Amino acid sequence: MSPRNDRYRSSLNEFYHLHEKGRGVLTQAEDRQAKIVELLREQNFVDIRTLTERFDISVATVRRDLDELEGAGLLRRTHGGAVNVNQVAQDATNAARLISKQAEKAAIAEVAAGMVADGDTVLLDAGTTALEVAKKLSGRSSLTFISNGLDIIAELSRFDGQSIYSVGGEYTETNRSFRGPLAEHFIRQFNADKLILNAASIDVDRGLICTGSPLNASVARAMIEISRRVIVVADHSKFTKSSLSVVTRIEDVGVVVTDAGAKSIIDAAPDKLRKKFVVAN
Amino acid sequence: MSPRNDRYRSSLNEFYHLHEKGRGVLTQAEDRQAKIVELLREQNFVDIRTLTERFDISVATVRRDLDELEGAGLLRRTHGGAVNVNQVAQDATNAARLISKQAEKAAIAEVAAGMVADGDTVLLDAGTTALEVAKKLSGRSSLTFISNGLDIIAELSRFDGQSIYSVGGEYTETNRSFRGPLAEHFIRQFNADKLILNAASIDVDRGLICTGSPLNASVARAMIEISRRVIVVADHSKFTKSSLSVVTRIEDVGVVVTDAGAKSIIDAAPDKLRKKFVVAN
DNA sequence: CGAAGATTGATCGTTTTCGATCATTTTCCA
DNA sequence: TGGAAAATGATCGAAAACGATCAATCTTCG
Repeated sequence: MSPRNDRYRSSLNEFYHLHEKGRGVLTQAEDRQAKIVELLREQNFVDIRTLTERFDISVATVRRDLDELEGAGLLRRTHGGAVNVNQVAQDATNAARLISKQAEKAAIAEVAAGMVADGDTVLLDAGTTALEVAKKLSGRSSLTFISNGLDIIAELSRFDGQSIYSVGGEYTETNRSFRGPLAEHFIRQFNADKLILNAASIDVDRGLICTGSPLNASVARAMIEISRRVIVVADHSKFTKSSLSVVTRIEDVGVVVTDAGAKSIIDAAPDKLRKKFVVAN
Repeated sequence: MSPRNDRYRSSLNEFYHLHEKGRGVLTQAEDRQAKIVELLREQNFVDIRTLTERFDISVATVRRDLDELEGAGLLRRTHGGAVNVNQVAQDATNAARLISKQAEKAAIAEVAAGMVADGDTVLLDAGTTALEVAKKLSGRSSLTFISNGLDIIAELSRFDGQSIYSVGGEYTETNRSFRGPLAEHFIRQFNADKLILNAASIDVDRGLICTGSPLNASVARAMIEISRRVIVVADHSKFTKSSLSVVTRIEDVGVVVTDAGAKSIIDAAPDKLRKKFVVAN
């Protein structure tokens, strides 16, 4: 019997080869889960039997996959299957990205969310880690939110009684955000207590926080300008990557929250930088 | 986590009480089934327990309802509930009437989408009918989109290679859009070829297009100002409602696309207005 | 008013799914 | 290469959902 259904090599793996060089290809599980989400987006519903046949795996594994995906907010379990969540269209690429390092991101988000005080105006940069922070915060009342991330706005929109401001601008597919000069101008009209800033990479040697493109960097700098305290969130994989554009110096931000995987790198940093880091877990 | 679930209910009841009374009330069962379908259109999945609680009926009745609706091709049963089916055409018995509003919106959207030319910049007002238009257009290339509707942006974001601009501003739950002075200022920086404008109600006697709140009206007027041609979309139910705020006069828009259900009302209108209407189907 | 028909609710035995546990296989590093 | 960790599969009792049947209630109309 043919164990796996590889009729089409999903563009997913290509994506990861290009952009996640550090950690290599998707695992079988991630690949499968991404396909499940993809399938759900097309058909709205899949039952467990279908999935076992399609991927030639046991019901136990299917259940585990679905539970995990539900935990990541990518679908909703039902008796005998799962349904698509229709808040916002998520594509499978993002699905896989969300799943990877889910636990670390949740831990980081918990710590970052703890730094937000009641009554704060919170500016959330687009990104999967910031999205986790949004999930932690979206229950709390008396907060005001601003974000340029489509998925973050969608997440926040699920709850009543909060002030939510979406940053306008040109939509970009890569991180599902709004950016460009219009976005920057828009941001500058606000005044935020806390900024949750996503880093694409962190270069401890040079003391820099970086992001994927100059346009993102420019938006990020506008965000920093209008915020009283800057909280950078980055899982450990960000410390061994590099990315194109410099956003700011590490010593100029309030704090960088990361996970235990970055411990060794942080310990090797000079005192001045080291005190900026907070390790979750 | 407690996502809101009660937001559709009120508008549904209003709709049915207001507009179905005259020509013979729906039976309790029909009423219930129609609501189930509407519910599914919005949230993709409902479980049986939820339905028993919402309508205060037994599981047996819920099952019978779902079986019947499945027979009519309006949904698909699952263990413990039902999921939405992305339908094509239905056989026109009891089913046609239930999905009529959906079908009419799709027909209206088809006509409105046909008025958009290649290369156009299209401004899409938030709303379910405009969302249908977005679905028709989102495949086409060489279009530029601007919208203040969260769901519309999400829909458009599913496709590559299009320019999409999201209007920034304060998020409002009622129609899941961004509005307020920031939104208006944002909109005025653009220049659009076509505007797809959602009407909450149309008062033919007074010749007015109306919407639910002054804030929405204000945003709508900004949209009108920057657009070369205004295409209003409204199903026939909008002609027998009334809503709070005036947006503009019918004679000042380019065209109003509606469905055959509004035929009699339109025919009774003075010539000057009548030529503004286009009936889909 | 009252009987026929339709709608709804309750019951019960059967089938399906769930979740937890444990054995087995695979993967990943040191 | 060997061993730990992770992923997967199998099993089984419990819980949930199903369908069918029958009784109770509501509608309709002669």
